[in-house]
This record gives sequence, C-alpha cells and structure tokens, in this order.
Amino acid sequence: MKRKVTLKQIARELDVSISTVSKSLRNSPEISEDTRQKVQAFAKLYNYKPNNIALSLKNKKTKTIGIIIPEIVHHFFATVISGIEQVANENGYNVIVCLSDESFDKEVINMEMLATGSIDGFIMSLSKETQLKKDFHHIVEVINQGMPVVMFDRITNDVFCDKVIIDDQMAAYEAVEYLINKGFKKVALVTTVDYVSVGKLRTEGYLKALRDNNMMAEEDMIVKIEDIDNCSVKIERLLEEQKPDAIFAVNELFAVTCIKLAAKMGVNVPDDLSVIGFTDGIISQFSSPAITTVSQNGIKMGRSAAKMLIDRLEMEEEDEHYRTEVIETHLVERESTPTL
Amino acid sequence: MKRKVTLKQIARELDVSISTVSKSLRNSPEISEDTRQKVQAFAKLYNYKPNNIALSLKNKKTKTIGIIIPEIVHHFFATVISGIEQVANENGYNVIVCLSDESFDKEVINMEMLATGSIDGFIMSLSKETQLKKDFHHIVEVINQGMPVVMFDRITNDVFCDKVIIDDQMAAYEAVEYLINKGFKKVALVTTVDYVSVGKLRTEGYLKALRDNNMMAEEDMIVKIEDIDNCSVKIERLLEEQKPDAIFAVNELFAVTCIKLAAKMGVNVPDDLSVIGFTDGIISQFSSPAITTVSQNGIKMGRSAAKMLIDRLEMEEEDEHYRTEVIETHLVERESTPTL
DNA sequence: CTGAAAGCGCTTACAG
DNA sequence: CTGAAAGCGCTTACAG
Repeated sequence: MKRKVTLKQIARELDVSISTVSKSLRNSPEISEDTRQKVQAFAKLYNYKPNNIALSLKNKKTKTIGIIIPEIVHHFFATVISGIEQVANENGYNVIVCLSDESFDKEVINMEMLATGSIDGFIMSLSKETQLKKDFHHIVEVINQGMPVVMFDRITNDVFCDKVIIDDQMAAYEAVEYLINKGFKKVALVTTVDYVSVGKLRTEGYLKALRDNNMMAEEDMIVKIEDIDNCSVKIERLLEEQKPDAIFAVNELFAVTCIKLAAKMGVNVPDDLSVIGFTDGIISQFSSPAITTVSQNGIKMGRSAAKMLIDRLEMEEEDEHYRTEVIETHLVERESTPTL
Repeated sequence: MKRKVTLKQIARELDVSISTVSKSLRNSPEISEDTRQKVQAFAKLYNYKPNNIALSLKNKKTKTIGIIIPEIVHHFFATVISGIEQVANENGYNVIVCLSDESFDKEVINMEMLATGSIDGFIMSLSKETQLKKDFHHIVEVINQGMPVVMFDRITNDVFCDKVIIDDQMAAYEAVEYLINKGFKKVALVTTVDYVSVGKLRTEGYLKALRDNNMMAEEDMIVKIEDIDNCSVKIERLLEEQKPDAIFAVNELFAVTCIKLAAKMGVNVPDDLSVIGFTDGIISQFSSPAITTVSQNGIKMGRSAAKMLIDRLEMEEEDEHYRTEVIETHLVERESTPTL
C-alpha cells in the first residue's frame, strides 16, 4: 500500500524546499528548467496529485456545488441532477447531493451542514413542508453570508436569488385549452394541495383556461390530493359522480393513477376519457396508453441552474441583480388523448 | 452581508488566544468556566460554525462518501443513492455523486478527481464500458492508497473489496422456474449483451432453470439487446417467429417494451403471453398491465453498502478481510402473469 | 534561482 | 488556566 504522496515528501526526497516543488509543478518561471524537470519527473513517477482539501482551504473555494432536493427517487429530480452534473463536470465542479425528504428540518440541517465551507453555492428546490411553513430564514442566511443560491421548480418569491422555472400557469393553461379545443365539455382537474407552489400555479392555469373559454369551474370537478398513497377514493368518486370527459393532472403520477382507476371502472382512455399529465417522465412514456403530457425538460433546467450558479461564482464583481430563467415547455401528444 | 465568523475573529474580539476559543467551544476542562461561557455565548451570538474544510484537512477525513454510478436517471440507481444517503446522514456523512455515463474514461476521471482528498471512500457500480474493457486499474489504485471501496450491483471479481449484490443467477432461476411451473412451454429470454455482469448472470439463471426442467434452450428464443433505443426489431421478430408463451426480461425497460410491442401486434398480456421483469421500479408498478417482477431492493442495497463503507472507515485496525453481502430478492406478482 | 515565512481555519500537545 | 507553537497540505509574496 503506497499512500498518497505530498509536496513535503517530494521535497525531502529531492532535497529541495517545499516551495520549490510547488512552483516547479505549477511551471513557475522562477524555477530553473533543470529542477523543474527533475521535480516534474519525480512527481509523475509517484503520481502526485495536489490535495483538494488543502487547495480548498487555501483558495477559499471548493469547486463543489451543493444540491438540496426533496427526493431523488423521482424522475424529474433525477433528471435535473443529471443536467446539473453535466455542466458542473464541464467546468471542473463536483456535486454534493442532499435530500430533504420533504422535511423542513432536514432541509435546514442539510443547508447548515453544507454551508460551513463544504461548497461554493447551492442549487435547490423547496421541500413541501418549507413551502407550507413559508419559513425561508435558512436560505436567506446563507445568501447573506455571501453564498449564492439558485432555486428551481419549487421556488418562493420571498427570497431574492437566481431562479429557474417553467411557466407553470401558462403550461397548464395551454394543456387545458388543448382539451377544450378538442371539444371536451367536462374537463376535471387533479392537482396538489395549494401550498405546493407549482401545483397552485397549474391550478390557476386550469381555472383561467376555463374562464377564458366561458366555461364554469365547478368545485366538484377539482380534486386536490395531499398524499399519493391514498388518493384513489377521491379520484374514483370524481370519475363516478362527475363523469368528466377529460382530466388534466398536474403530475404524471396523478395522471397514470387516473388512467388505472378508469380502466378498473371500465372507462377506456382515450375513447371515453382523455388525460393529460405534467412532467414528461418515464411513466408517461411507458404507461399503456402512453400519456399526453406537458414536457418539463429537467435536464435543461438543471443545466441552466448550474450555469447560472457557476457564472455567479466566477463573476469578478458582486452582482445584486438576480435573474429568473423560464424554460419553455411543450405538449407531447401521445395515446391518452384523441389523435384528431 | 455578514460573512462567516472564524475562531481568529472571535479571539480578537474577546481578546483571548485562538487556542482558548477553540478549547472553550469544545468544552475542554482546561478552560475556566468563566471564559468558556463567555466564548460560547459570543460564538452563539455570531452563529459560529467550524469550517468543514479546515476540519477535514486537520483530521484527514472529510466525512463524505463518493458515489460513482453509470447514470442517475434510472430508478434503480436513484433508489440506491437514496438508501446510501439515509445511512450517510444518520452517521454525519455527506454524499458526493458522480456519473460515469457508462463511459470508462469518465469513471476514471471522476475517481481520480475525488480520490485526491475530497472523500473518505467510494461506493460504486461499474460502467458498461469498464465491464467491457475489464480494466480496473483505477479502482485498484485507489484501494492501494488506502481508500476503501464498496462495489454494488455491477461488480467484478477481479477487484478485492467489499461488495453488495443480489444473487442474480438465483433470482433469474426462480423467476423462470415460476413460469415453467405455471405450465409455459416456450419461455423466451430478453437480456443484455454478455459483458454486463448482471445480465450475464441472469442469463445463466434462465439457462439453468430450463436445463433443470429438461427443457431445451433454443438460441432463437434468446434476444440480446445492446442498446434500448433500437431493440424493437429484435423483439418483434421474436414475438412473430417464435410465438413464446412467456418472456423473462432482465430489466423492466425490456419487460415493458415487450408488453407494448405485443399489444401493438394484438398479443394480449397476460392472456396470450406472460411477462416477468427484473428490478421493481416505477415502470413495473404503473404500466398496464402492471408487471410481475423480481424485486431488487435498491434502498436496502444502498443502505447496506453505506453501512459497510462507514464501518470500514471507522474501524480501528485495518481489516484485510472483505465481505460480500447478498441482498435477498423476491418475486412480486402482478398483472403480467396469470393469477392462478 | 531557491527557500523561509505567512497564511487558509482549525486542533492539541506542551510550556508557562 | 491561558497561550504559543506545530501541524494538516498547499500557495505565493518576499528575502537572499
């Protein structure tokens, strides 16, 4: 077992000073061609690599990005990480991932843990609990300490920082209008509880689309789901009692659940019922029928967030001007809506 | 903007030495009750937190685990990360994630990048290209430097280290035997190319199950898929020409693809064709019909891998004895196989 | 051209 | 009880 070699050891071995070794390896012009070559050859032989931690301490930057997301076993978030990782890698950054598990406390703990030196900046999406509590002191604090934060998807307007979002309201509006234009008269909504920012915005888009088309929004046609695990009853009741001819669901789990429950009740999708989901994930692609959905390009969101963060990290002067980037969405037509 | 406060600043502020501040905060008995309280109060007021990087350099451990996996947009791997993260968190560790993108070079680069001080140990699953090349020098090197590595799922026997796997061959054997016991006579296999270790083992399990039941393994009943994106032709040909009554697919993507293609050809699952997949992911759960599958508990594998790594990191003496943990699997019966 | 010194932020054995 | 010193591994302004 040969342990990692340090400058000190090389210096001792070659009988020169540590400074000389360091400078040689960095090709400083101060050093004679001769010693430089000698040192470099030796370093190569022993596979010397500078210690990242020492560099971080010295340079006061770690070249790593902290990501805090609610969960990773969720296609959309995995997709965003993938995008972040691409850009991070291209720029010599690493990525450290923490999961809040939708818990406020875990989000706070993770942020504090990372904020003390481990990373240069954050990319995050709020936990449900944080959105419910509307307590963002941990984020504001980090920003005040001079550490940049980029929020994506589940954001809040109460914190000033860079953001990457989609236009949730508009995207929902377009999806619902698409259904209306197909001639559907009873378009139901399956959405989240209101405190989830994106759910709320998508709900608003739904309402607006109905309004603009002179259709009444009926309370009974809207199902708000708190917890995916026991949502079946509510959806079944919707299908039975309201008999909608189309459903707009604010995520793909809701959409596929609607389709499965409909099938169980003998309601055929798309013949008797059309369904549009949100987030173009693996479920939408592979469910039968494949689900028409609002695509939300996670890779792109991740790449964009990483770019914004790195730009800010490598900026010369501080810039108090924050940007919000809106990633475009579009409707992916598949089998859960009629083809003409 | 109030920047992070350091021991030095507290010391200056309170007009004591840095050592005194440090000791006070760590409740050293050397320090008088009086100054200790004073220092602690002040530190609390200014929200002092020791700098992780400085601690890492001093202690020569970073309390972070490096994860290298082929991709993250893959339910199984996301699941494993989630399990690792749980145990890491419980033990005060962070998790740094790198993706090899199935590329040997990226795997090597990422390992070297992390190995130089950033982390205390690795948890990894090999990229396809690495398995194809059978070049593991980067892993051996890291281990020789004294940095522990735990491999999971896609492993190799050519490297000595801790491992977490399932018994792929046995699990496949059981799945195929299950089909045979149901009375199916023409059980086809949809698998990966041979160099993917888990694919190969599952293939062997399939062959053994046939053999043990006095059934002939026919070449035409076995489809080996290199690349998911253009596998349709091969599977369609299998369905058309061989008309299997059951298919064992070595992952859920293959399984769902078989079902979708069968549906397109008017072959009903499970009435005309039974399908069993592998890896109990989101696709198996939500596809229609839901897919009977060999569950491979990613969370458990992740937890176990993290536990093994942390145990080794916190072990007093070096232990040259490596363990291989086998996580149990079981068949989850769903709609793609007959119910009786 | 080379090396000693200071410093990044911390801890701890040792001296006073 | 307090503080100076050494050290983790590195870089760089400065002296010689």
